[in-house]
Amino acid sequence: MRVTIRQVAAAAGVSTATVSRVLAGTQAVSPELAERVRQTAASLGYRPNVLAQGLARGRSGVVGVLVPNLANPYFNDTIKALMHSAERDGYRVIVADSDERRENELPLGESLLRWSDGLVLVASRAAPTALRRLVGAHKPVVAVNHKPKPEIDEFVHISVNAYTPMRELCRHLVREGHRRIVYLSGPRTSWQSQERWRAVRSARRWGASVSSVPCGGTIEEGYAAAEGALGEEPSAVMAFNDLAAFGFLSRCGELGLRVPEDLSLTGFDDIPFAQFTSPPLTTVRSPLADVGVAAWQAMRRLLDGERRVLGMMLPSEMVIRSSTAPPRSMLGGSEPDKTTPTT
Amino acid sequence: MRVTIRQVAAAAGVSTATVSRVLAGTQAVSPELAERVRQTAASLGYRPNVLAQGLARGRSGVVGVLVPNLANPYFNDTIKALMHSAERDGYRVIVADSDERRENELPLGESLLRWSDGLVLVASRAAPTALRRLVGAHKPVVAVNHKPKPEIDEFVHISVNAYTPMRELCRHLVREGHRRIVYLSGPRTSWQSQERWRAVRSARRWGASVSSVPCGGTIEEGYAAAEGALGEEPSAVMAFNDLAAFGFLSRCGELGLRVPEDLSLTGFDDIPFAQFTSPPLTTVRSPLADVGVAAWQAMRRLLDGERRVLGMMLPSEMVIRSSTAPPRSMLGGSEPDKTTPTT
DNA sequence: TTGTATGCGTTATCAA
DNA sequence: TTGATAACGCATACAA
Repeated sequence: MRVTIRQVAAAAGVSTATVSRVLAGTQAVSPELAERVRQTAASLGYRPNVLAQGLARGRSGVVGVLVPNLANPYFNDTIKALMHSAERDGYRVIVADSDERRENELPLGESLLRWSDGLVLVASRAAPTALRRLVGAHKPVVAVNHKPKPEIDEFVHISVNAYTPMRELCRHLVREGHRRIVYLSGPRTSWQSQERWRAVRSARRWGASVSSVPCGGTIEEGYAAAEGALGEEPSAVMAFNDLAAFGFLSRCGELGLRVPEDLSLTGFDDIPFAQFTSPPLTTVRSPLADVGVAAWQAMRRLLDGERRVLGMMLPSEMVIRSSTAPPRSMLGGSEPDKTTPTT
Repeated sequence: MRVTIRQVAAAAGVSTATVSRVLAGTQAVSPELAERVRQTAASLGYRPNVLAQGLARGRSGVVGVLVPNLANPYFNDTIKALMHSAERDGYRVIVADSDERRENELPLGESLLRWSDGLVLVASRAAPTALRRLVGAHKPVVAVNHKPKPEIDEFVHISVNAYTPMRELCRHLVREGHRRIVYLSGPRTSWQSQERWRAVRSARRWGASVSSVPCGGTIEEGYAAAEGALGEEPSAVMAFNDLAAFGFLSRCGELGLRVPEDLSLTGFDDIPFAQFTSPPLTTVRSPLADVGVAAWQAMRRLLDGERRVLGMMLPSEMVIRSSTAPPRSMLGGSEPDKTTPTT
C-alpha cells in the first residue's frame, strides 16, 4: 500500500492534521515543524491520495471537457490550451468525445460531471432540455462556441465572432468580382455554421447571389459535397471550415479544376495545415488557443465561487492567401477593373 | 448537496449496505427488496459518488494516457479508440500532453498515476530511469510504440511493425528505379523513427544510396527540412510521417518542384488527409484505431489482475498512391529533361 | 500553534 | 439474505 498521511505524521512525530496543514499550506505552522514535516514527507515519498482529498474537500480537482470529435484538429489546439491552463492551476482534465452525435452529449456530460467539478462543452449541439439537465447538476458549465440561449442563462459563453470576419471575407470576394457564391454548410445543429451562413447571406446586399449546399465539417464531407456544389456553377466556394475546404480542394484537383484560376475557395479556422495546402488557403483565423485559455479562466473563476462571470466573444480575422483570386470572367472578358492598364 | 446512499436506504427502508449491494450487483439480494431499492434510487435520481467509491474500492476507475502531442492527428484516432473502449468498460480517461519534451513525461506520468489505476504511454521518449519510476508505482503501465527495453520488462508493449512495410516501400522505390533516397528523420528520441530509418538503410542492399536528414514529425518541420534534403539531390524522399511529408510537399510546390514527376515522396501513418493531398500520398497505413483498442485490452487485463499479459506487434501495410513514380532518369533515359527545348 | 475527533460517501467484513 | 459498522485517506471544526 502507498504511504499515507498517518505514516508521515508518525515518522515526524506530529498529528495528521499538522501534516495536512503543512502540505496544503492552509494554515500557519511553526517553521521548524513545517520543515520537519516536509522532510519526512519527502523522504517517505508521500503523495496525498487525490480521491481521499476530493472526498474530504468536496471537490475533485478535475474538470470535464466534451467535444464533438477529438479527431478534428480544430479542437486540438483549444483542448491543449485549456488542458495546460488547467494543469498550471493543479487541475486535471478528463475528456469525452460525442462522435458528432447530439444524443451522446447528455449521457457523456452527466458522466463527466460525476468525476469533475465543472464541465466545458465545446461546440455543443445538445438540445435545450439536455443542457438544462447538465446545468441542473449545480456545477459550473462553460460553453464554447455554442449558441447563446436566453432561456438557459446559467452557463458562461466563450465564443468566436465568426460573423464579422466571414462577412468581411464575402465583401473581399465580391470586390474581386465574384457574383456567384456557394456556402458549404457545416453540421446542421452547429451554431457556428449558422453564424457563418448568416454572414454569407449578407453578401446579397453587395449584389452577389449566394446559396448553401449541405456539407459538413470533415475532409470526407468536403470531398463528397464538391460535385453538388459545382453544379451551382459558383465562381467562389466558401466552406464551413478548413477541413471541408481541403476535401473540396482535393476533389477539384481530381476534376481538373484549378484553384484559384477556375474557382476561388475559402475555409475557416486556419488550422495549422491551412497555409500548407496547394494553394495556401484563404481562411479566417480562429484564436483556437485563446479560446481554450479563456474557457479555463472562466471555469476557474466559477470554481472559485465567483458569482457573475462574464462570457467573451473573441475576435477572429480574415487571412487572404492564394486560394482566392478574381474570377476568370474578370480576367478575360471586357477587362472590367483595369488595375494594370496604364493607358 | 447531492443525494447519498444513506438517503436512498432510508427512503427504501433498508440499510446502506443493501443499497450498495443492489446497485453494484456484488451480492445476491432478494428480488422484491432489490426492485424496491432500484425504484427509490431511480426516483431520487441517486448517483453514487465516484470519489467515495474509489476510496472504498481502492481503485478510481480512471486510466491515464500520456501523449507527446495532442495536436498531432496521428494520436487522435488512437486516443479516440482507446477512450471509447475504456468507456464501454466503465472507465474514464484522463489525458496529458508532454509537448514533445521528454523531461515532461515523468512528472506528468506521475501526476496521471495519482488519479488513475493505470497508465498508457504513447510513443514515449522517456529515459529508462523515468520509466522505472513510473513502473515503480505498482500500477499497470502499457507502452504504445515504445522501444522495448529488456532491462525494464514490467510494462506491456503494443507496437506497430514499421520496419517491414517501410522496407517494402523502399523495395518498391528501388524497383521503380530510385537510387538516391533521403529519409527525413523524426524526433531523435522516437523509437519508431529509428525503426523506420533502419528499414530505409536496408535499401542499400538493393543498390540504393540512402542518407538521413534531421527533420521531425510536424508539418512545419517537414517544410523547413525541404531545402536541406533537396541539397542531397534525391530522386525519392521518405518522410518520417505524413505530416512531415505534407510540409515537405508544400515547400516543393513553392520551389516549383513537381511530385512525383521531379521527385517521389512517401509518408507514414496514413492519417485521414493523406489521401486528399495533391497528389495523394504514398504512405504506410498504421492501424491507429486498432492500436488504441489493443492498448485498452491489455490495460483492462492488467487491471483485472492477470499476471502474464502479452504485448502485441500490429502489422501495417504499404499504400501506393500517386506521390511516387519512376524517376525522370528512367523515363527519359538519354534524353534527360527535354520537355520544352525543341531546338 | 498543535492535537483530537468527526465527517466526506461507499464498500466490505462480520454477525445475526 | 440483511444489517451494523469499521475501514478507505484526508480535511477541518473545535478544543487545548
